[in-house]
Amino acid sequence: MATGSRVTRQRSSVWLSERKTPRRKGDQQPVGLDRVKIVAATMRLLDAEGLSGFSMRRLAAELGVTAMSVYWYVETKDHLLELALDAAMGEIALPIEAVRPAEGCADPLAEPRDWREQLRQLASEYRQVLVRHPWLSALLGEYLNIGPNSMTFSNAAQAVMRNSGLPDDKITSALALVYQFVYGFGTNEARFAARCRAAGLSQDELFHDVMNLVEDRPEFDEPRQIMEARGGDTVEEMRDREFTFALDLAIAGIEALRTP
Amino acid sequence: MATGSRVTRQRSSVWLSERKTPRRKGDQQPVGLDRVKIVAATMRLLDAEGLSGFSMRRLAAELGVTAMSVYWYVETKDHLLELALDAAMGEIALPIEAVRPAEGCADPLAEPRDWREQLRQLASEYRQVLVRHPWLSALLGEYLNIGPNSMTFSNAAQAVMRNSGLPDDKITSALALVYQFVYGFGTNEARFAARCRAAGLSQDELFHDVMNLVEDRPEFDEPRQIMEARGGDTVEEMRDREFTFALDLAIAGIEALRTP
DNA sequence: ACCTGAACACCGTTCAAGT
DNA sequence: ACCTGAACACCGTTCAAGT
Repeated sequence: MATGSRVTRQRSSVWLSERKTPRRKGDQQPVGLDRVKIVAATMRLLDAEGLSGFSMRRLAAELGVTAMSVYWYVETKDHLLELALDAAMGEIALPIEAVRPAEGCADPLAEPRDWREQLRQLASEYRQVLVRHPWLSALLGEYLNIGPNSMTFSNAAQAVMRNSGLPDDKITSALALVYQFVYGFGTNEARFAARCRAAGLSQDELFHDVMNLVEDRPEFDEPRQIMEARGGDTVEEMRDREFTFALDLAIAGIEALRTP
Repeated sequence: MATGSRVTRQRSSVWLSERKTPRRKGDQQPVGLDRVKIVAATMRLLDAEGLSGFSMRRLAAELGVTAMSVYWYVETKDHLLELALDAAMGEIALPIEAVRPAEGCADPLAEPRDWREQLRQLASEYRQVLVRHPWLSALLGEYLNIGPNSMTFSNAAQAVMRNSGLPDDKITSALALVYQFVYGFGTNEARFAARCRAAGLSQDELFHDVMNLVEDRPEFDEPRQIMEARGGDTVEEMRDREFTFALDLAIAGIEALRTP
C-alpha cells in the first residue's frame, strides 16, 4: 500500500504495433544500426549472458553506441525481446509438406511422410531450439506468441496433427499434450545445461551431485530403483530415451483414442 | 564487452544453505517480523502485483519496515522467492495413499483409488495452483525445485505412476509427459487470466479479440474448423474439455504401452 | 533521420551504525 | 538480536538537444 498505485504494464505486442521506422526510400547516408543487426546482437548477448544478464545499456555497449540509440529502432525492451523470440522460433526446421501442403512434390526425397515421423521431427526441433537458446523458454512464457515464425510453427504443428486421424475437436488437446510436454522438457534441459556451465561441471557430474544432495534429504522417500531403471551411460543418453519414450506414449494415446 | 566481466549468479538454493536465524531460545522481547510473516506477505504481493511488480523495497513497505530489515531473515531475494515457491506447492492436496502408502486405512472413505483417478486429481490440483498463483510458473522454471513441499508433491506423483503398471524404466517418461503438459497448460491459462485482469476484459471477450486479430494476419492459414470444433459455450468450458481430453490421451498411451 | 546526454524513478545488496 | 540509513552499482525510459 505504501507506494500507492502502480502502472500495470500492458504494452501490446510488437506484432500488433506499427513499425517504428519507415522503409528506406532512396539511398540515404549509410547508417550503422538497423533492426536486423540489433536483434542479432540481442540474441548473441542473450546466449552468452542469459536473460538476467541482458540489458538495453549492455546491448548498446555491445553495438558501440549510446544507450538510447537502440530506442530509435525499437519501442521498448519488451518489443525487442519479442523480436528475438520470433527469430529463434524461425530456426526451427519444418517438414516441407506441413509448410506447403499443396505444392507439387518434384523432389522424390520430399515425399510425404508419416504423421508420427513428422511429429517427432517437430518435437525434436522444438526441443533443440529451447536448449540452444536457454532464454527462449522464459520469453515464450511471457509474451503473446504471434510473430510470423511462431505462427508458421504452430500452423505446421496443426497440419501434422490433422493427419493423425484424431477428430477435429480433439486436435488442440493432442497438440497441447505434445508441445507443452516438449516445452517443459526442453526448458528443464536448458536450465540444467546452464547450471552446468555456471558451475563449470559436466552434465554427468552435476547430475550426480544433485542426486546425492537430494537423496540425503528426509523428504526423499521414493525408491531408487526408478531413478536407476531409466539408466543409460550418460545423462544425455538417459534424457534422450526419456524424451523419445514420452513421445511414444503420446503417440500411442492418439492412436488409441482416434476413431479409425 | 565494454562493461567487462560480470558475475554469474549462482547462489545455491535456500534448501541447501543453513537457516540464517537460529531458533528462538527463551522468550526474548517480542519481534515484529519472522520468516512466516515475510513469506505470507511475499505471496500476497506476488498475487496482487505479479512477479515484475514485486521488489524487496515494496515488500518492506508492505510490512511497515525499512528496506533492509527483511535481509535479517532471508539471505537474498532469490531465497525468498524459493520459499514462496515451496509454500505455493504446499497448497496442493495429495491423495492420501500417495502420501502414506503403508498406513492402515481406518477410514473407509479413504480406500485406495484407481491410479487414473489419482493422476487426474494431482494434475487438476497442480493446474489449479498454477492458475491461483500466476507467478509460480516462472519460479518453477527458474529455481531448483527441491523444497519440502515440492519433494512431497513429486514423490506423490511418482507413487501414483508406479501403480500404472508401466515398467520402472518408463515411469519418468510418463511423469514428464503428464506433468510438463500440466505445467505448460496451467502456465498459459494463468497468463491469459492475468492479461484479462490487466485489460479489464472477461476471458471470453479477450479470447474473441485475440482470435479476430490473429485471423487477420497473413501467416494464419489454418482451417478455422479446428478452432471451432473444440467449441463449448465459454472459454473456460473449452479449456476444461481440452485439459481433460489431453489427460485421457496420456492415460490411454500409458495403458497401451505398459506390459500387462 | 538518426544519435547523444542528462535526468528520473526505480532496482538488489553492502556496510557501518544504532538500540 | 534486530533494525536503520546512506551509499553503490545498476536498471528502463523520457525528454530536450544536437547533427
